[in-house]
Amino acid sequence: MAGLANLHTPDELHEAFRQFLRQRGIKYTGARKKILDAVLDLTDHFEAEQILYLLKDRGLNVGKATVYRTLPLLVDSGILKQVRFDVKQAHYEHAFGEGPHDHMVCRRCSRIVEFGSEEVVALCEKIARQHHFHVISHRFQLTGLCWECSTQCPVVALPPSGE
Amino acid sequence: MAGLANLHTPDELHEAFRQFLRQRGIKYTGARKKILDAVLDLTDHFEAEQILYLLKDRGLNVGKATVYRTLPLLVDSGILKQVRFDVKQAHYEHAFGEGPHDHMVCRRCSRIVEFGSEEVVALCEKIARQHHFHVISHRFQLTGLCWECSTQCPVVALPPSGE
DNA sequence: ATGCTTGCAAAACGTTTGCACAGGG
DNA sequence: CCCTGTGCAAACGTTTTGCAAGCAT
Repeated sequence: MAGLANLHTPDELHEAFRQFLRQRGIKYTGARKKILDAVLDLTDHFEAEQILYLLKDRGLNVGKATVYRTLPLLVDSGILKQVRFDVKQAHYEHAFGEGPHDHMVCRRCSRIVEFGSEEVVALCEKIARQHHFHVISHRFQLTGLCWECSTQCPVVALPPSGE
Repeated sequence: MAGLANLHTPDELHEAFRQFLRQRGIKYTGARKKILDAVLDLTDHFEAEQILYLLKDRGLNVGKATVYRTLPLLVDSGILKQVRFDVKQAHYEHAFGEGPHDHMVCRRCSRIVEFGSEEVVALCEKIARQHHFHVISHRFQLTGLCWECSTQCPVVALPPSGE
């Protein structure tokens, strides 16, 4: 489920995925291999369609539905993490290697800055304790202006929504 | 834009909305009045369709498009706040009265527990300072098991994403 | 050989847009 | 009265599902 922090190579991750599927009685098929390969070659935050494009570029014929059906498996296996920004489509990022982190999204240039979450995790635990809640995961996102954009013009001209 | 913390009654909020619209050169129409009335009668976290249902129940004929076109106005006016959980559709909550807060979502029973965000805001500022980021808003959400559900069975049986 | 898995197409879903008509300032 | 706002329906983009055929175990 988790604990892929020490696995880095494609081979190790394919093997981990295969074992995850097997212990669930799910097959490690060609399409799923191709999708995992594509996913490992993508960086940062990508969406389902980018996987499709990459597969098409490689001349691999994998259906859109198969990609959408495989993504939850990759998330459950601990290889991917679903990240939701304030848009309708889901984004994903690698969940192996690198510790957990959170995101700041620049409202003007859409740049995404990542930052470590030790303090965030500590706060999660403190709050959870106060409310008798058992935390499984957290999501912490800052929206604002990145350094460059706020230097250019610190006035927040864009309204929160619309227009 | 903001500063509706002291307004509570429907009349005050209608007046605030009317002024907000006027200073933008937008009309305070019958449909928008009905939508605001419906929105004020809803509690907690609701989605666009719930507003439509409520209006239909009241025998008011307001189009879906009008509701979707009015929601951003209500958000910009500071009456509503858009809240995004890990689902595709947007949710909204009252933004007047009550200070800012964040949410814990129970993975098993979907209950939403709110908690104050003073510490979260402080952490936002600290992190923003470290990364030279100008924060406009934050979003902090905990996913896990609420007190009742974790009492029943603390084992996290449900996978992060379905089946 | 069996039945999970696939690709395709079509449906579903929340949201947006185009349009002719209605209604507010 | 003019121009914005409205309701309807159709379009939209993402995700899901039904199905016959394919393929891993």
